[in-house]
Amino acid sequence: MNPLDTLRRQKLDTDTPVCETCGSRVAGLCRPLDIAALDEISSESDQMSMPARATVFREGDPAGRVFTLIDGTAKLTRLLPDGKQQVVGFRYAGDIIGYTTKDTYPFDAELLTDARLCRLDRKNLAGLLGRYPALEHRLLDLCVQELAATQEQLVTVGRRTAEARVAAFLMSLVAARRRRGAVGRLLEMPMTRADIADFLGLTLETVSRTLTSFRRRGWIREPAHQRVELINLNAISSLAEGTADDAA
Amino acid sequence: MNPLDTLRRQKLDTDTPVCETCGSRVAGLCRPLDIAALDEISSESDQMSMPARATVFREGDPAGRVFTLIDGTAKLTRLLPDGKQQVVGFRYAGDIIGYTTKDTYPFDAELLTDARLCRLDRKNLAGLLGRYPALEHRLLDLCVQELAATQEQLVTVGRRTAEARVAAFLMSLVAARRRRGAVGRLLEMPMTRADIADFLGLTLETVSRTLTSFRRRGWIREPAHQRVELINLNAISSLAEGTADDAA
DNA sequence: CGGCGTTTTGAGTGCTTTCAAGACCGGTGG
DNA sequence: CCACCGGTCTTGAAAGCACTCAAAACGCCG
Repeated sequence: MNPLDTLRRQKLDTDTPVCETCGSRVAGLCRPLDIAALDEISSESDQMSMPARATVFREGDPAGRVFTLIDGTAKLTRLLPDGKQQVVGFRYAGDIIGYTTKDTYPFDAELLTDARLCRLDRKNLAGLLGRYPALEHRLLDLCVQELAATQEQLVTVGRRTAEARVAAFLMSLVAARRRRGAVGRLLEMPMTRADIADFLGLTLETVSRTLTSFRRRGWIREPAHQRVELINLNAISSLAEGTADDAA
Repeated sequence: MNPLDTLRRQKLDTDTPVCETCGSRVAGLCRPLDIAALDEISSESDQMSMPARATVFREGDPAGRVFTLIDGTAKLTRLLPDGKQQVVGFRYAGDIIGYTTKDTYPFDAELLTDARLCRLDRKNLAGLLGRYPALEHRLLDLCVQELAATQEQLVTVGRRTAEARVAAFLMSLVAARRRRGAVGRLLEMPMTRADIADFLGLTLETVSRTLTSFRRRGWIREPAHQRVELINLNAISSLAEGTADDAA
């Protein structure tokens, strides 16, 4: 992780006022707001807890609310007519879920773990957007980032082998964890093989076989349920990049 | 096409002032601007022509400019280390190309046809964004749309058979042409089999075979180079949706 | 301990790719 | 006018990678 980022994060934590709804970590929507705005957003939003497997909202529901994931992991999915599902992304603590300019949500959001969410009504958000232009800029920035990530995923799904896709997925877990400020090789992985498969455009059997193969090569370990340790990060990384060096 | 849309379009064409750089059609960035803003944007932007196969910008180039495609078609691609390319999208007349909140462009933009572009310096855009908040909202809206389209593409590439992907691509051509206000079954298709393949995560041979197969079934015709006529739109549509009814 | 969901593993199939060659088309120059 | 050329498209045959179907192992929880 870029040391500058760590510094900036710490600076934020001490200098910036705290969104009372979201709790101590200033993330999600609140990041660019000043004290007045935070007061306002705190009074208009509220916190909720939901259990694993709960559905936050469904594709097609009226998009009346925006959520910030305070804690936990969610998957975003689109359903196909034939019953298959495509996972379009995973969301982690600090991420915003369900913001759209349309009238309805474009995908399902389902929790993979118990989670806490910060909930804000769309009309309140609209008011805030009018009063705090920085917020709109923040949303645009997030949207651009999300677009880049989805395009990246498109490349992964469209042009890479099963092994490269799974490797890329593991690297994306590392990246997501870094964004949350943690480092190290031991990762939470709350998604099932089926979830991963639906994300990567593979079958769950292929994902299982590939992870087993990584394990046999000594690249990863799974010390507990829903935990992975990346032992040979180089090998995984170069496989993900397409630089198939078979790095020892 | 929704008749309401047509109405709204016509209303726009008569009521809205014209961006002098972009020409008579009010599209791209200019749509939400008032007369003062249009004056400003006209004086700060300029029009350029480029031939087919020209590169507008490359992935990694400093993102110093934003373009509106006045005329013509472009493809946006990301290059993989192994030399393969993934087409992340096509852009048509009226679309914006190259807007990002990052410092560098996230993909290559290459013209498929001779084209005219409206060019605007990023710093000028930043100024406009400050003065005209509606513009930022417009950009956000475009970004959300683009994100939805990319997720749609992810579903197509990740979970569908070759035939369904090609069918979905043909339907996307129809949709794109509708956005530009035209209707009918005869479409421009300026992309090569290889371009289509790189968009759909297939090989050019598979795309060719699939189109040939559609032709033999009487679903499409190709009356001229880079033109397709969709004869059995129902069949193509339901194949694209996954509703494989084999509709006669 | 039994039950259920998840994961692993195996065997066989099939869709798409790969490799290869020929056809087609438009443009160019003799 | 026509032959040639390069690029694009089509078609064929064979191979491969991931899928499908199937069953057993595992691990969690009541």
